[in-house]
This record gives sequence, C-alpha cells and structure tokens, in this order.
Amino acid sequence: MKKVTINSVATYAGVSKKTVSRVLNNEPNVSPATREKVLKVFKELDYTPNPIARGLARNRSFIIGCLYDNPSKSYITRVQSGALEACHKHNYNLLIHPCELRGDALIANIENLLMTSRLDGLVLTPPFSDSLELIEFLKKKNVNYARVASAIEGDESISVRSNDEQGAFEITEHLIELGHSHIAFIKGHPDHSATEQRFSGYQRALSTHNLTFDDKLVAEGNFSYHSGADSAKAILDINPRPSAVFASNDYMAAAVLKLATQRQLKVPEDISIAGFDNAPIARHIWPGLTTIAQPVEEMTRQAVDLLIEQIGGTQAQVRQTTLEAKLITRESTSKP
Amino acid sequence: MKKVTINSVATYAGVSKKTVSRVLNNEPNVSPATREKVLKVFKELDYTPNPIARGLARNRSFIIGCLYDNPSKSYITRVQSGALEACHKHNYNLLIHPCELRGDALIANIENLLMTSRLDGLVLTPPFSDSLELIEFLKKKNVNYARVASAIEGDESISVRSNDEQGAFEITEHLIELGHSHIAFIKGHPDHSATEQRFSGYQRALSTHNLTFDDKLVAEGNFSYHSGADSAKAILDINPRPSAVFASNDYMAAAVLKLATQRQLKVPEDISIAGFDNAPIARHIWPGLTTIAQPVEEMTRQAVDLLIEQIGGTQAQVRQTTLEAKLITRESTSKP
DNA sequence: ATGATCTGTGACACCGGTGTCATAATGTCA
DNA sequence: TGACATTATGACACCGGTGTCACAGATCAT
Repeated sequence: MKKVTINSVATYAGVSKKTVSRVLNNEPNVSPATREKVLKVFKELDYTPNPIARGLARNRSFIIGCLYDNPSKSYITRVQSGALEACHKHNYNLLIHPCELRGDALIANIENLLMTSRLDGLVLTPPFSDSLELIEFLKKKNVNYARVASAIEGDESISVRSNDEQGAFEITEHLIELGHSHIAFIKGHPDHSATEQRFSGYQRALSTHNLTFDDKLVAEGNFSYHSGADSAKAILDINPRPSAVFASNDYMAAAVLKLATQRQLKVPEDISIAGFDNAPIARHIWPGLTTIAQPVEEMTRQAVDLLIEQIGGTQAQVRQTTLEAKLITRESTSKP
Repeated sequence: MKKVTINSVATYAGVSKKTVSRVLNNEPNVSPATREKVLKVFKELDYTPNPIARGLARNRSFIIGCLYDNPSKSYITRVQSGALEACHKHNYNLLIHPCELRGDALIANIENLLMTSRLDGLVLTPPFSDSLELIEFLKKKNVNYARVASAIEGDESISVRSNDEQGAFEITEHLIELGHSHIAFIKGHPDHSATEQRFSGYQRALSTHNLTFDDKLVAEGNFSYHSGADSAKAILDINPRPSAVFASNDYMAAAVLKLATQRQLKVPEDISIAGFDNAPIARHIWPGLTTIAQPVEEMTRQAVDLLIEQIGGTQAQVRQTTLEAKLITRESTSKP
C-alpha cells in the first residue's frame, strides 16, 4: 500500500502541490473546476493529509496538554470533559499528563513533556494552577497556558475560577440556619488553594453568625477518601460530638457518613454531614450529601476556549473569570 | 527571544547539523570531545529539539490515542492510568478521545481524529474493542491498535482481557454457597461484550448448582448508576423478593443498595448485594460491596506495551492475554 | 609499507506540508 | 481600447529535524 502524499495528489490531478494545499485548507482563489477536480482525486486516492507535516510548516501541533495531580477521579474526568469540548470545537486534541506537584522532578518532567510532544498550550488544574514555580518556567519558555481554579492574583494570564470561599460560606450558613452551632470542619490538601478558601468561608460564616471558632473542631484532610476516614474518626470522638460536619469535599464527607453509619449513628438525625464539589458519590449514597456544585466542566471549557484563542493570536479582553458555586441540599443535613 | 534550532546549535558549535543530531540521539561515532562541545552549546543556548520536526522525519508522533465510551468514570481513569504508565515508560504520550459508538458518525469521527493528529497507535477500550466496523476501518487505514477487554475471537491483533465469565461465575457461586437461591441479576450495556459474558457466568453458576434460571429475575441495565436505580425498583418489587442481587457493575449495585436502604431494608440481613469491577464506590459506601476486582490498569498497561512494541517493529510472540479476575468479599453479602 | 577496516564528520536529499512571490489570465472601468 | 485591479496558478524556499552516502584520517593485519 503506497503512501498518498500531497505530491501524488498533485501529480494525479495535474496541478501544483500548492493548489492542492489551497483546496485542503479551503483557501480562496481556486477555480471551482480545479477545486472539484482535486476533491475528486482526494476521494479516489483516499488521501489523508499528514498533520505532522502541517504542524511543522505552521509551527502548530493542535494539541493542548492537561496537567493534573488530584486524587478525585470525578474531578479529573469533569476537567477532561470540559477541556475536550473546547478542544474539539476548535479541532484541537487533548493530551493528558498527570504528574506530581511535589519534588524537584516537576520542572524536569514538564520540560520532558514539552520535548517529547510539542504542545500548543497547557491547561493547569489545581494544584498546578497555583504553582508559581511552574508558571515562572512556562513564561520563560514562552508556553501558552491557562489556569483553572487558581487563586493567584496579579498574574495577567488566563484564569477561570469559581468562588470557593463564598460556597463554603453558604453551606456553613445553611448548617447554622438549620440550628447547628457545633460544626466540625475537615480541611483539604494543603497544596490546593481551595483548601484555604473553603476554610476561610467556613470561618467567615461562623463569625458572621457570632459563633466562636474552635480549632479543636478542625481536622486535617487531603481530599482523599482515606484522609476523610481518618478525620472522621477524630471528629466522631470529640466530646461533646459535633452536631454537624462540613468536609472540604464529597469523598471525605462520604467517609464521615460511612463511619457514622457503621457506628449506628443516624444521618442526619444524629449528625448532619455536608460536602463540597457535588461529585457523583454525593447522590450515589444514602442519604444523599448536601454539597456545593461547582461548574468544573464550564470552568475548564472557558479556560481552554480562551487558551486556544490566545494561541490563535487573538487576545480576548476578558481573561479572568469567576463563576458561581451553588448550594445543593440533599438528605444529609437537617435540624439537629 | 530568538528560536533555537538545530542549525543555530550547529553553527554555534562549529559542526554540521547532522553531528548535532547524532549527539541528540546518542548515536555512536561522535568523538567525546565533539559530543562534549555540542552538549555544552545545548545548555548555553537552552536548546529544545522540536518534536514535530523529528516526528516528520521519522514518521512518528510518539503519541498513542485512547478511545472510550464508558459511563464509569473510575473505569476510564483506571484505563488512562494504565495506558499512561506504559506510554511514559517508552517516552510516548497519551491523547484521549471519548466518543460515541453508536451512529454513522463514528468512522468519520475517528477519521477526523487521525487527520487532525497523527497517532502512532490506538488503544481500544470497550465497547470499541468489540466494534468490527471500527477494527475493519483501522486495518484498512493501516493504523496500529490494541484491544482491551475485547471478546472478539479470530482477530490476530493485540488483545488483553480479563475473564469476565469466570468472575461472574465465582461471585454468583459465592452467593449460592452462602445459601441464596433466589438471585436477581442486572445486565450491563448491550454494546459491551462484558455484558453477555457476565450474564453467562451467572447462568452457568446457577446451572452448575442445579438452580433453575428465571428470566423474571433479570433486569436490563446499561452500567450507569441511573439504570441501576431503575432496575433496583423493578427487582425490589418482585414477589417474593429476591434474597440477593448481583449487578453487572458496582455503580448499579450501589443504586440497589441505596434504594434498599431507603426502603428500610437491612443489607445484607434482608438482602445481599454484589457488584462487579471493584470501583472505588464499592468501598466508599456502607456496607462495602462484595465484588469482582479486574486488573484494569494492568490490562491496559500490557496492551499499550505490546502496541508500542509493535509500532517499534518488534512483534511480540504472545499478543493475546487473559488475566485473572478476583473475588473480593465485603459486608454486602451474607447468609439469607 | 600496503591494502583493508573502522571512526568521525559533513553534504545533501528528504519527510509532507505551508508561505511568499512572480506571473499569466481574466475582469473592470473610464 | 488601454490602464489597472483581480483571480488563478505554480516555482521555490522553508519549517527543523533524520537518513544515506561519500570521504578523510586513524587503526589494523599482513
């Protein structure tokens, strides 16, 4: 099976390869007759242009890379699906690259990524969207990037985030308004800026409602189910037992629910539980988790949209957006 | 900031670009002194070779594409992580491409994928690994591919699967040995070959233990949580109520558990529930689900390993493997 | 010393497209 | 009808690497 190149098409159609290229790219200034003729030869020879050659000539790969280091599978798939939507809209493709934030290896790792596959741009998801070191490196290397859910201020680059602090405030307020005053909190992974923001929203709600903050009610988690299970043990052993728990994400909240159930506690009658993210698990378990829905797909979609625009050379005027998070109440919270 | 190419390096180092290329690729026949000199210039100019140009010259992209159409996020992330492991080992990268099996659009979609980004190979996950139409197309186009969890026989191409039929047999047998004889079954998505195989394992276990198969105990699902919830309704309304339910995956099993709990049924005392896949949710809920663990990462890793070998030109002698599935018992199953 | 082999290096074509520019053919307007 | 703008087309360089081959000089066996 012989390879069909632009040259064979040109020869076969009796035109120059430049004309074939024109037809390929829908450029103007090709007579209808010629265009027709070339298109027919495309079919006849079953010609597929070589994207690599095209990429070399145009200095583009039409591939966006997506960086992440996140224990939540559902978060990752939501990020991917938002990114893919934007990519496909512009005929781009998505390459995924999970890697670890920690360690000196990061920059070397990204350098290697850039070396082995030329990417037109990079989407940074937490915690990379907050890594000043990485951002510095990308700027130096002149790599286009967009930040998702980043808390960094002052960087002019593309950034789409949602309001974590406000979301945490609202869900805490929801618990307070139900009548809870002894509300435990489980923090997320320290590398993620969302961790600080959610914690801060929790504290602001307390103080807004004149409740005193008690750090004995705070457990350290890292967004993983496992860390939630550990925190749950600590929290359920507090005396007197908190009447409500707000975990920084749904996996950790699910862990609390599981342990509470194992200990014969009724949820929400004996203890209310709230999460964050509206992960699938929040509605897959019983009782369903009250949580905050973030538009993860939408954030990523917008970020990639802006990124591709930037690659194309058009600078959007609005490059930093904050989307709303929304309270979703389910069965896991009630009056104490 | 001027672009640094192989030419600038060559000029700067006072050698030919071919020699630079030799150093770049660790080829022999470069004197230590020259090599040293060129390496120094690499550092000085901060040179990064252009993978696209290299790809054009070598006719390689060093990118593998991963095709899927699967409602289970955890399955997808497991597939991705196995594929990535193998890719990175060989300095390949992974491009993801979810798309729909159904519809005439499939072939056009893949054709477009191949057109917009030249891939060295494709990993097909269910249900694509069973699509004869797609496989036919890839063969015609001379595209390297590897099948994961495919049930197609007779195709010589790379295939790594696990034993679904046997897994389903074992978990059903587990229920039977606990004393259940009235065991409901929820089928998976009809496009997936696993669906047929798991069903068949269920039936074989029944007949092996001299239980009569009753199709009124079988509900149609499609692997999604939602379909599991629908099936759960039907099954829990059967009179007399089955003493056990075996769902073709964990999401559907979780849906059964949720509905049962909502209806004040005790699991496993009132009804035993078993799933398949050992998805994270199986251990995130209470009671934990008895299920079958499949080595999804391992399957994909092996498949991609073989695929990359094949791309490299070395044909492994063993190209079709079947891995073991393993019964994991948790709290959701017990004596009736 | 002589021919044979090995080592290090560069010239040059090539991968398969796109961009620039020249030029011929055609259309437009006074 | 002549001057000028527009359209259609191709020649050719170029993108940034790799493969082939020629060849000079060093090494080796006889």
